[in-house]
Formats: sequence, structure tokens, C-alpha cells
Amino acid sequence: MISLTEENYLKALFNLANHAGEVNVNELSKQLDIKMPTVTSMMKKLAGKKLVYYESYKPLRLTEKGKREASLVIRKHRLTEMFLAEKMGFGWEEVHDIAEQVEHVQSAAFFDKINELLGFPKLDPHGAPIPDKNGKLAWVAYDKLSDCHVGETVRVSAVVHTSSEFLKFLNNREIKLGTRIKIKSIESFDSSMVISYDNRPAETLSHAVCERLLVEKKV
Amino acid sequence: MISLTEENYLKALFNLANHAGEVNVNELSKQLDIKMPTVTSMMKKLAGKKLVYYESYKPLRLTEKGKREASLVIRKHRLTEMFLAEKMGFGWEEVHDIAEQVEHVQSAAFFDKINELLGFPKLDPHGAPIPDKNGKLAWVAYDKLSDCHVGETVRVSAVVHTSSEFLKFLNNREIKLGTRIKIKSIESFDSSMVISYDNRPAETLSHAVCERLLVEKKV
DNA sequence: CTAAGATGTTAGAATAATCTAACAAAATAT
DNA sequence: ATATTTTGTTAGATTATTCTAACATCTTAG
Ligand SMILES: [Mn+2]
Ligand SMILES: [Mn+2]
Ligand SMILES: [Mn+2]
Ligand SMILES: [Mn+2]
Repeated sequence: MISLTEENYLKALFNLANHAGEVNVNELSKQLDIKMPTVTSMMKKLAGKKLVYYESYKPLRLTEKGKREASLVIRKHRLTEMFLAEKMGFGWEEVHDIAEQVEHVQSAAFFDKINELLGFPKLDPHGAPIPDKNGKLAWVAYDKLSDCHVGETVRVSAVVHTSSEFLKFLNNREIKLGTRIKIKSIESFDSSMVISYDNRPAETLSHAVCERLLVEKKV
Repeated sequence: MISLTEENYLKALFNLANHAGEVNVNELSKQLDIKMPTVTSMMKKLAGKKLVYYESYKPLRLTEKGKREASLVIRKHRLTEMFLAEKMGFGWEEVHDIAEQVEHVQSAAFFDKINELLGFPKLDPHGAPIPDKNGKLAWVAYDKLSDCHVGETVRVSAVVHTSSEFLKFLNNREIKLGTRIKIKSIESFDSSMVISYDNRPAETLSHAVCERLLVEKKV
């Protein structure tokens, strides 16, 4: 049995993993707002459960079992977010905090029903893919808007690090998934972008914003 | 802040309270499947939070604050049950176990939305009243079917101690809230009742069943 | 009214999850 | 290459929730 606390560690490990699947104790500590010694002792515990590979002073890595369990928690989280947004009428900026709690419900029937009522969605309200029942995740590689060039037209496909504040910022400008953005110019001194979309007046987006908007070029 | 564990104790205290609002340590211990010494120490803790009146060897009683907090947990439980049944398609025998977990979500917006989507229901799927936002509960005094007499026609209005098994038993016989039952005869040796309803063949219900069906006589 | 039995409390310990302080190792910057 | 900073671990303590064993009180059946 995996406790609520352990589920949160697994989820964070999965989300922080770099290309090589590695996470540092310090990063995990910051992500969870839990002190490093606590993280170290939890890692030893998860290693005992064969969910994490742990060696002193080495980066942390989820085992295959750990990846699967983490994906299943992420599945519950994203299905919940989608249900809150699509079936209950919450905004995409509201769903994360509630899903953070509901994701820990232990009832396969509950999440199966949500999945069914939603018509087996592939993506959550932030454009993130929903892992399947075996924990398999179909990762699509989007581009950051900040990596695109002047003159290109792109489609907003996902948002990263979806703080409520960032999503409200996008709401205020009516930027959502599917919005087609044309890049008018890029200020070289701060990498901010002047863009146009939806027949609205031109907007300037800071580099911080452009980095968090994931887009597709082939629209 | 009231923890998940404390919420469960409060709920059990509220549900077990007799006419005088009293609960014994032993009953509470059995209800929660937690040993008596643990219950005693938790009662001291809740007394410290002014949620329970506690005196050694005396029956336990919720304070007014305790009653309100307990009612608010029960509100979350019953709204969840109703949502699971009405909006998600779960059977009344399935909703309790899931609601037992979802009731601990801390988000007023979540339960307000559920309430709104349901159209502000007054009763849960088992006929139990849903407390209002202030924890006020409109208790209706129903009769047990077992207290009714031969020849009477009554309407099933609620079920008590809603174990999944009992509810499946009722499902098998198509007895639900609203079913109009006519009492054909009562066996004096075991108090079982022969009843008819919905143009179905006569059924015999044991005393144990009749005690758990709450009915209204004025249909 | 007393002896059992049931109920309730105290004491001491365990587990899970967290912390601070101190120390150790690794990475970085002169 | 050494000193400094950052990162990670160990040790020891704390809080929340639970348990068993032993003892105390209350209730009930002769
Ligand atoms: Mn969580
Ligand atoms: Mn999301
Ligand atoms: Mn509960
Ligand atoms: Mn109910």
C-alpha cells in the first residue's frame, strides 16, 4: 500500500525527472517544501519498497515500478482535473488544487467512471497527456513559444508549471489551448515577444510567459 | 484545523449520539474499529479543541461547536454520495465507500459546486437529510417498517445503516426510495412481514430488514 | 451486597512523517 | 589546489495516531 504522502513524493519525482530520469534531493525538497533530511529518509523508505533507486550522494531515480505507480497517481490527478473542468464547470486555473486532494482517493471504480464520463480523454485541461491504466504515458514533444521565430504562426497546445496566477494571466488575455498565435517581433534585449491572435490588439509577452507556453508549429 | 482523523471521530460521535446526545467510549471504539485507549486519548484532544465534553467515566458529548463541525463533515459526505449517484451513475450501494474518502477534501468551492449542480438537494441517496452550510440538519422522524401494522400502505423514505450488502438485497427485490409497500401479514413468531408492492409477487422480509426500512404512513 | 464481567483509563511503546543541529561530501570559485 | 558554498547525511527530537498490558471503575447477576 502506498500512502498519500508517498504518492506525493512519487509524483514529484516523476515530474522533476530530467532526460536521464534523475532528480536531486535538493530539488525534491524544494518542490515538496519538505526539508532535505526528511526527503533522504523517505527515499530510503521508498527504496525499501523498490520504488526508488537510492545511493548516498547519487541522484535519485524511480524504478520501473516507481514510474508506474507515479504515473498512476498522475493519471488520477489529470483525470480529476479534466472532470472538474469539463463536467463541473471549474476554470483551468482552479482545478489543480482540488485535484491535488482528490487524486488520493483509492477507488478504481471512481476514476474509471470519470474516465468513461469524459469519453476517455487523452489530455488534461492544461494540455498534459493522461497516462493509461498501465501507467504508460504518450509524451508529445511540443516547442516552447520562446524558441519560435518572428513570422511563425503557432497553436497553443499546453502550458507548463500551471500556477493559478499564470493561468489567470492567460485568462485575462483570452489565451487558451488552441489559440493561434502569430509572432510579430521579438525584443532582443529581454526576449519578450509581440504577438497577435484572435483579431485582438497586439500583446507583448515576457520571456517568462513565452517559456511556459508550449506550441505546435504545424497547425 | 481539523484533521481527516478528527473528522472521522466527529462524524461517528454525531451518528452514534442517542436522544440525549451521549456516546460511550466503547461504542465509538467499535464503530471506528479503534481500541478504547486510543479513543480516550483522542477525546481528550478533541476536548482541548472544545469540540467534545469529556469527563472520566462519563458518556461523551459533542459541544455545539463539535456538532456543527460534525454536521459539516456529514454534509460533505451526503452531498458527495448524491453527486456520485445522480451525476456519475453509481448505485446507492456503491456511493458510501467513495464518499468516505471524498468527504475529507478541503475546498468549499468543490462542495458548493456539487450542491449547485445537484440543484441544492435536501436528501442523500439513502433518504438521509443533508445539513445546510451552517451545519443545521432538518431531521424528519420516519417510522420503521417493523413498527407498522397489517393492512397499512406505506412509502419507503429512507434506509438505516446502509451496508452495501443490505442495499444489494433491496436492489435484488427492486425496493427503492418511494416504493409503496402494503403489509399483507406479520408472522408473530419472528416478526417477519409478508408485503406486496409494484404488482410483484408477495415478498417476505425478516425483522432485521423491516427495522432498517424507514417509511411514511401518509403517502 | 458482593463477585464477575464490562467498560474506561493510564502507562509505555510503536510507526509515520516531520523538524533542527551538526557533520560530511561534492561542486564551485578563487 | 585550496577555500568556500552547496548539497546531502546522520543523529536526535517532535507530533499525530495507534497499539498492548495493566489497572481502575462501573454495572450486573446472583
Ligand atoms: Mn496530492
Ligand atoms: Mn494539469
Ligand atoms: Mn472518512
Ligand atoms: Mn448516505
